[in-house]
Amino acid sequence: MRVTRYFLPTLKETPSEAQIASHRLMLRAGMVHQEAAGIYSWLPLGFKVLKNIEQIVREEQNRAGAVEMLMPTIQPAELWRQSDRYDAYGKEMLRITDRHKREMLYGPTNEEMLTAIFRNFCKSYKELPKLLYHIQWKFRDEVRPRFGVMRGREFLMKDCYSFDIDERSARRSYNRMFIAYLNTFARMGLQAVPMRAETGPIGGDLSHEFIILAETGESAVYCHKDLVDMPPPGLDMDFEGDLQSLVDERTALYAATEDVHDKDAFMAVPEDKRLSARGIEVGQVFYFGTKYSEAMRASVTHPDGSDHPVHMGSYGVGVSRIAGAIIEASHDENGIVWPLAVAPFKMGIINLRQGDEATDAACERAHHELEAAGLEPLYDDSESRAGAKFSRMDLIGLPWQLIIGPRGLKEGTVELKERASGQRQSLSLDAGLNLLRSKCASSA
RNA sequence: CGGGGAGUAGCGCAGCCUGGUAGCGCAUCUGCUUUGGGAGCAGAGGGUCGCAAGUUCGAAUCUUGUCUCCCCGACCA
Repeated sequence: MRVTRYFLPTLKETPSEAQIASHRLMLRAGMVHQEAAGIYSWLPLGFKVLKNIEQIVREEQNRAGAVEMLMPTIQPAELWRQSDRYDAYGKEMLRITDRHKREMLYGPTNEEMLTAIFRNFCKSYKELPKLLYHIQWKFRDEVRPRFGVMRGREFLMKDCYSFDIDERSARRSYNRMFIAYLNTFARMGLQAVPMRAETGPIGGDLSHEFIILAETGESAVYCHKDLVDMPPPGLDMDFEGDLQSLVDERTALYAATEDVHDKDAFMAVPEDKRLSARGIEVGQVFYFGTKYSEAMRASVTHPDGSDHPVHMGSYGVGVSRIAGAIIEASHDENGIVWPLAVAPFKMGIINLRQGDEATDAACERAHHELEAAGLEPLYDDSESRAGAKFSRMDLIGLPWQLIIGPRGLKEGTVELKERASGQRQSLSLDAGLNLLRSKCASSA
């Protein structure tokens, strides 16, 4: 992609409304544009990141055995009356009346809707277990949206719902999601720590939040340091097998969010292992039993002929929020530092002297060959000065920069810069292209 | 929802107290010179000062109302 063809409205100065790093950088890098408090347009660069995150989430959901579908953003109020949450949800629910004066709402979550779908089609224990998810925009009319996309009112969320015959089976579904989440966040370059969490308005008795440690995190968290370094379970996991021991490993050590923090238990952690920090929640898993299935009469017939409400859980990942969370966890004074897996482009090509015949030719070749290799370079072919190009490329945080100018070409070299470390090396164009091909080839 | 702050050019801001035909930096456009970390010079375009009433000969400026945005807290993916 050529910069001159792309839409990349970067800003030199930070709009005054942005306070935290991720919000400032997303605005400056031309990723998003605010339309109203907590509501954003995703400009091309931000949209690419969002899609990359979404795709990783999707792949790991599928790997864990969940099945994708899509439910609407607008829901009828009637559904929510059945679970008794229509009034309970309060002003955070955006209520809408259609032309026939029917009460509707912009969905803040989908427990009711999917429970209703399930009960409509599934009547027997033979249909169980089921794991269904979708990735859809939600709306919660927060009193005070802030931190850019990290706490927006409209947000993209993956929500998965499990249906099982009993609690024992439901816990297996819970474990699947638990493990899938660790892999999901690891693939995005995030170290997410599962922490015991309050179950909130959804109810239930078993819940973990997946937390990214960051100074600007919205809540205080407390955990055993060893959890932070624990490697992800790995993509070759057998999700049909018993995952309990893996989950136990990750839940044995102390880890809790503010709301459920137990000071005594925390003090029992050896002092040099106590970590008290701030965190950003990027996912949460719940088991809530028969809360909705009972209220909404979603039952299945068991082998003995009796009917019982299904046991359910729900599992959310804040897809749009993660874009901000990754930046919080990965930036420096010059801008964003994208992990390769979610980067909007894996590399940038900087033409230091637009109009110089040899430089243009080398850039064109690099652009063409990298595109042919399926690596999606962003080629800065603009007329900007070198300094402006460097700054902009650093700002948008592409993992690699291939820097090509007349000075180097005279010596037969180009420069390859790694954004994260800042390390540069001079090498021939061919060597540079080969190195990029090997570094970026597999994004999985 | 309690407390605070702000709306003036695409972005960042000054002007407001003490009313008199709107300004600075960046960005944009033109030309020339530059060209390896956000260039220099010269010129140009762009704003019914959030909106609505009111006071006044005259309102960005004073008064009232209203909308929006931001910050702290409470609440939340």
